[in-house]
Amino acid sequence: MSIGKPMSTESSDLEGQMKARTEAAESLRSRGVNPYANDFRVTHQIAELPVDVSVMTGEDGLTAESPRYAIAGRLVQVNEMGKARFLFVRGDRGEMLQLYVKADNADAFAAAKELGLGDFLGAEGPLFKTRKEKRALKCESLRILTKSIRPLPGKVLQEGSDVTDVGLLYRQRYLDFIVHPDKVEIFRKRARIVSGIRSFFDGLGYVECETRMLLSTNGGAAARPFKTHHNALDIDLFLRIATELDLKRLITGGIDRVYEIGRLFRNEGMDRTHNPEFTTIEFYHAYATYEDLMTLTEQLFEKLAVDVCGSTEIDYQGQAISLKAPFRRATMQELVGEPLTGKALVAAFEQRVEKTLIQPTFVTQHPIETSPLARKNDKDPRFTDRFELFINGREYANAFSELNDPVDQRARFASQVSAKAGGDEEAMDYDEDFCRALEYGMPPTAGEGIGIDRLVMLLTNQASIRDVILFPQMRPDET
RNA sequence: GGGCCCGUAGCUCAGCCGGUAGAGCAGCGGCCUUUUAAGCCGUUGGUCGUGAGUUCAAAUCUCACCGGGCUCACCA
Repeated sequence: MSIGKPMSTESSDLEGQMKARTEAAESLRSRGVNPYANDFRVTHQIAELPVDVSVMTGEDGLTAESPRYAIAGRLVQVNEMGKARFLFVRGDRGEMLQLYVKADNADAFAAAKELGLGDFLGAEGPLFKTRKEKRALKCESLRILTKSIRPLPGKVLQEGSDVTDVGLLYRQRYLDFIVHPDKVEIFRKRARIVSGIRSFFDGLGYVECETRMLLSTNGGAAARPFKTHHNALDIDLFLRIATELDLKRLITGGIDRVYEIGRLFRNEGMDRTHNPEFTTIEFYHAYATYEDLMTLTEQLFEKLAVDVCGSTEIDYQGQAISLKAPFRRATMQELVGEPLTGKALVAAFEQRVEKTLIQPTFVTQHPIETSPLARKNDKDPRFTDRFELFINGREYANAFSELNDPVDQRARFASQVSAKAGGDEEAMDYDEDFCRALEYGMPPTAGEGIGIDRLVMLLTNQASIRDVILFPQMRPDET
């Protein structure tokens, strides 16, 4: 654990508030109350408590037989009433419980008076219905569980005083979650999406594999890598920009269906849809073609949309998107509408067509010049058996029938190397071992990569990749 | 990298045709034994992102820089 900044670097108001809270903690300690106790046992999470107020009695109706509940959570609001007070406690999913404490219970009331907003507390007692027909837990006991030394920004519950400093919220995600408990739901959905993907492929007999992140050659995609250094071997290494080549080594080794869900690192620009580290799934299927993968992709997207959104018909930032299969399929040349080839075709596609592909569209038959790992089309060797899936003008998946001809692969690598020598910083290195693997023979295979962060954005209706990555890359905080 | 916008109290903001700072909430001190994300009274807290310039005087005008956002470009 690192050493915190001394409080003297804070402004005087914050420093004053923190000093008061620190002294409050010390005061508790001096009276034998541990402000960081961990011996309180909850019987219920707040989300598990009964919610039907109509069957609850008023406070006067409570008896010794009324069920008791022991709950814990963070104090976010206090309504003081003189000799009584209501404490609003928030649980794991942002759900709230009101606690009612009266001066009659001297111990609990004294404990309540010493609590500050942001403190964690534990309380025990029965539920009742207030005069305003609201659920409340009458505290028979109440104690602090954790003292919060640093004040929460503003008043968590007050409308119109929302924290809007997005830099602060991304750097201090915990604070974001405290202030915006609904944002946690995005990440719960993300977890469902990832486990949904995993179960989809597991169910089809794929083997989940974990390949290297540190590599001595850069390849598998067109991107600039992060470099690092291994001291014991005294060699420079790259962080992987793709999982492709290692997964195809596994196909060569005889694992006919493999996938990897994992982090990739690309040393490039950042914007609404790019973060230097991001998550993909790549999967490889022996004896399949890129056309098989289009069908598979449709099934996956449909399943995830239904699981997470409840329907294949979703809204993304005001745009209605239908993830109902089948998706449109068209060759890049058809979409461009001109008999272009090579990089000119790709340039025309990116310039004129890409942004217009709102509904899911498989764009097939990419030129060989931009597809160094894809299999040539049998009828027209200027193109590859490849597709990219576009939705809302963005790329979601990239797939192809894999190039498994070692002679062809060597020629493609050689072309990449000369491109790199000519200044293309995103060109791949010549991966000799990968060529060797192909020389032993890799079965005919199709493979695909899907950007999971963008998929999560789509299915959770988030505009920025930073809203689906827990700790997005930020310039270091200098404060 | 280009364009536009923003940076004032812990948080959200006002003040910006120049005269060295305000509000709400939070905090602190009081009052109130069923409140609604309470109410009432009082109160602490800011070298106004940093630096330079113009001026008798700068939060306010000018320039540079730093940080952030949006947008365009680049980018598989």
